[in-house]
Amino acid sequence: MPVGTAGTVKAVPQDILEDLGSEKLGAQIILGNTYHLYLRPGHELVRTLGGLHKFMSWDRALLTDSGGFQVFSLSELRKVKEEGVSFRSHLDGSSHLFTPERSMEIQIALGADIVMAFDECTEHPAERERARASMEMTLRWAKRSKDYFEAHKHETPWSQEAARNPGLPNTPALFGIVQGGMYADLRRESAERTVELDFPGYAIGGLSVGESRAKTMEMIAAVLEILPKDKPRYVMGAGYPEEIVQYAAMGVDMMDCVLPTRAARHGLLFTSEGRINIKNARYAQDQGPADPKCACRVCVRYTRAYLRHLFVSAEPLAGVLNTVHNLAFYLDTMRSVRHAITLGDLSGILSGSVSLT
RNA sequence: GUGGGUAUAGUUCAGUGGCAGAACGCCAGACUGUGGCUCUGGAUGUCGAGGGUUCGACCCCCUCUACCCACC
Repeated sequence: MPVGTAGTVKAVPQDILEDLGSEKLGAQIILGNTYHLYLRPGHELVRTLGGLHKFMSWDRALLTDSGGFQVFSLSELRKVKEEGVSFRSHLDGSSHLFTPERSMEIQIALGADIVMAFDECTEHPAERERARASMEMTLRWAKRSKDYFEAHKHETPWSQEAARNPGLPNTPALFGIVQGGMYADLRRESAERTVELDFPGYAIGGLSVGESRAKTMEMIAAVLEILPKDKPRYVMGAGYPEEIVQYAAMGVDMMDCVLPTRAARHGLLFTSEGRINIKNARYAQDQGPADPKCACRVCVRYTRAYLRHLFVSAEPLAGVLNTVHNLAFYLDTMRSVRHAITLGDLSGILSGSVSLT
């Protein structure tokens, strides 16, 4: 899932998102962000304008993050209490309070298809007791999120219209989030107790926050033993191309990451030959495509030399083309994974003997 | 022609009689539920040329050269 924090997957127009990758299937779902859209332009304004889908002209699926991660990443500006999180806006310093109820209200107003429970992303490293306390609060917040959500889930900007079509859902889905720091038993307990609350999908949060890759895998494996296989299982914030393939092979269904988009704007391209830094002088006269095995709209049309020139010149098109390629590479990677799953054999992709594109 | 000024990193410029500096550029690296085209690191010098003073000169003195400004 490409990340589109502020109502846009940075640098990429929606019509290109819909037509991305070698088979032109495009992105099926993107993320939006509660914290950012609440601060600007404001969730009530978005509701007034018909909801986030209509506002940004995106009629495929939308998932909104609950604001829990921003509470973590903007830590200098926040204060966590049982009721919720008070924080100061990074835009103008104004004071705000996020509670599970408030997060649900905002996500419903935005009109997301998948709403995330309001959680606390435990910092790393965290002592065991700290991780447990944080996990317990996330569980209490999950219950409050669900209670508010169930009472208000028909209040999205699109619920009324959707109700006229019996073939489609007329409410969003609320996903619970597993926490527990880097302690496998806490993770398992968090998963069990989150499943008891009965959500239609489950996320594993608080990973890729500085721990080793082996530790990340250990936590995911522990949690996947508990989470029901017939519900979507979502690892939040992952990852590098090799990572998401591994997680998918372990049984993870959904992932999101800013890496393909942010790294693209910083000149880093993901290719079948590994990562390349397009600003490197060695590409100044390179007439080949960013990735010789990629059939995306950027690779069929532009040379590395041109992409480097655009980047070095700080042309806005550099960020656009780099992002389009990186997202196409990620989507093609996952397309290969789905294809391999259909064939019943992921070993080729995992061993690297089959091209990820 | 006369008077004044300038000359230091690729560029624009600081600088002090005692280890040669900044910014930008250049070269690389980083980026994991996105505040921030961001962050981190590295390389680079006949201090215009020649002579003098001094223990020691990029710095003070003299000459030359180049460029800039004003005036004729």
